[in-house]
Amino acid sequence: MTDTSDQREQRLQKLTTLRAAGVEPYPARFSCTHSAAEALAAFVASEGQEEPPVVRTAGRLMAIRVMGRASFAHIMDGTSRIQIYLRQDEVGKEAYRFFREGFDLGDFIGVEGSLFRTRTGEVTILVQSFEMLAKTLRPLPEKWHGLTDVETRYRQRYLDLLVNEPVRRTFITRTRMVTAMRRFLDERGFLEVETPVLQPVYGGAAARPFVTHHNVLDADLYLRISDELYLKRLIIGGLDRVYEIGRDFRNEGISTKHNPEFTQMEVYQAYADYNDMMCLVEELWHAVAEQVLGTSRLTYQGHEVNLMPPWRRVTMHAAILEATAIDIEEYPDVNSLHQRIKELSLEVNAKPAWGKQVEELFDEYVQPKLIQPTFVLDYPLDISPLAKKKPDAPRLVERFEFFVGGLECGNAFSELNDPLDQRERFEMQRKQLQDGDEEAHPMDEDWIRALEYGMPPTGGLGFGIDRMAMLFTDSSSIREVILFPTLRPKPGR
RNA sequence: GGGCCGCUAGCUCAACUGGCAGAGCAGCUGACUCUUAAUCAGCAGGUUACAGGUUCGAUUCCUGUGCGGCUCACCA
Repeated sequence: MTDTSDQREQRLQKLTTLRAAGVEPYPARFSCTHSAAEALAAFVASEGQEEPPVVRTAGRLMAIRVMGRASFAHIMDGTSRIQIYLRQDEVGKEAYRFFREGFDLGDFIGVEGSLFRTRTGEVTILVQSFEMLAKTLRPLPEKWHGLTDVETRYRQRYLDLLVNEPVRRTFITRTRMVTAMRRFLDERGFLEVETPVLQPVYGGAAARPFVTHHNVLDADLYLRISDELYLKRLIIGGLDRVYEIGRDFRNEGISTKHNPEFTQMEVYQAYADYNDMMCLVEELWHAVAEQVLGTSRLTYQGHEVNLMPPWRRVTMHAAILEATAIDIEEYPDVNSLHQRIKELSLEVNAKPAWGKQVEELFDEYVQPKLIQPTFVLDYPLDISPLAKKKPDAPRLVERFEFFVGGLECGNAFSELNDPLDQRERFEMQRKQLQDGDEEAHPMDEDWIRALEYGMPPTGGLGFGIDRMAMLFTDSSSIREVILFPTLRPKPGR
């Protein structure tokens, strides 16, 4: 009848034929009594009884096997896959023809029928009646190999989710992680809040921002690079325990570990310091792992990682000493440190400031080795403009980052609450900005004013949900845990 | 931004040293009332990412462009 080779054309033609015959291919509703999973469970529960359960359920046709006047097919909904069995002598000649000629793989079907077990043991619906719920115009990816083309998987994630089961599991795991985190924090009296994404001054991290413009206000606004300064305003306002899970935006390079928009969890707790934040991190990660994975051990890229507290704690000073034999305290300025690096012919990029150079040494020689969960403590002051000084070490601040599976996962400090010190730090950053550091923290007078009203001693913490999801799902690329990762827009359709 | 690799039918992949662009699944026609990667017989399906160049002849070699992957740089 139809001799066109294009599958979309063929399906469009079927659609027209159906409409001409009075069949609406996109009806408004179909009421189900059971999901696929519920139907399967209902049958198991009823086994041994006389009457098999009758169910109305619906799903997408994922496989069809026609054998003359009887057909098997599998339908899939969000809960499971279930087999259906259509017989001409059960549904009638006309209806059976409609099934064979009107339906294609991928179409949605609603069925009603009784459950039984086939000879091979599969619980199946013997269909008494059925109807089309939605016609598909494009063929689905292939049933054995699924969809492997990475670009198509990201650009058309719906196809990836549809045919690649592990992908579905990954994103379900991610959502469960976030749910478990909320529960953990809520139970401890933390209040979930929402702060602005559009900010007149960006801050709270070192990164270049996205800029946008509000037409009516005729004002440039920045997409936030972190939530920090607004959450700390809430601490000033007397909300002693707050957290936010939200999207941050950084106008930087894209890699397997960086997406321009990513999700961060930030937590602030009054009357706490960075030691308390370490306990919070290890307890939270452990609880989430137990809840979501059912264990505190996970495998990441071939490494076994144990999240059971307590985690290892090491100062940045000790970690670098161990890895490079450099005692950074003996080289307290950038020139002598450069000199020492040269003497040892270490392969690290030269950085303009002491703190950045220390960090570079750390990134190069220490971080990749941090497979088991590790807190690295006491960072250089000049790269930490929002953290409180260490009382006994004026070049350092009470700050830690933590690492799992070699990934940098999060950052925390005893928050700087001295408004005069904060102003000095911003002035330092201003100099770095003038020296061409595009990621230096901008001066924020409104933040200093808030601090002058008084902020209690506070511990603050931020960590990347995406990186955590990578670890929990053993994904090597951040794009595997972001439903729609940022890609270059493709010209045309 | 640099380097390396990839782009062939709707999907997954072949095509030797430059010599007729092919298979499986999906599709179409037919057979088949317990199949499950159903089976059997037949048919159709291509701007080889795009634009140039070399050549009698280019999927193949060269140049450029686009998109993607990995990686380096960058990124607390």
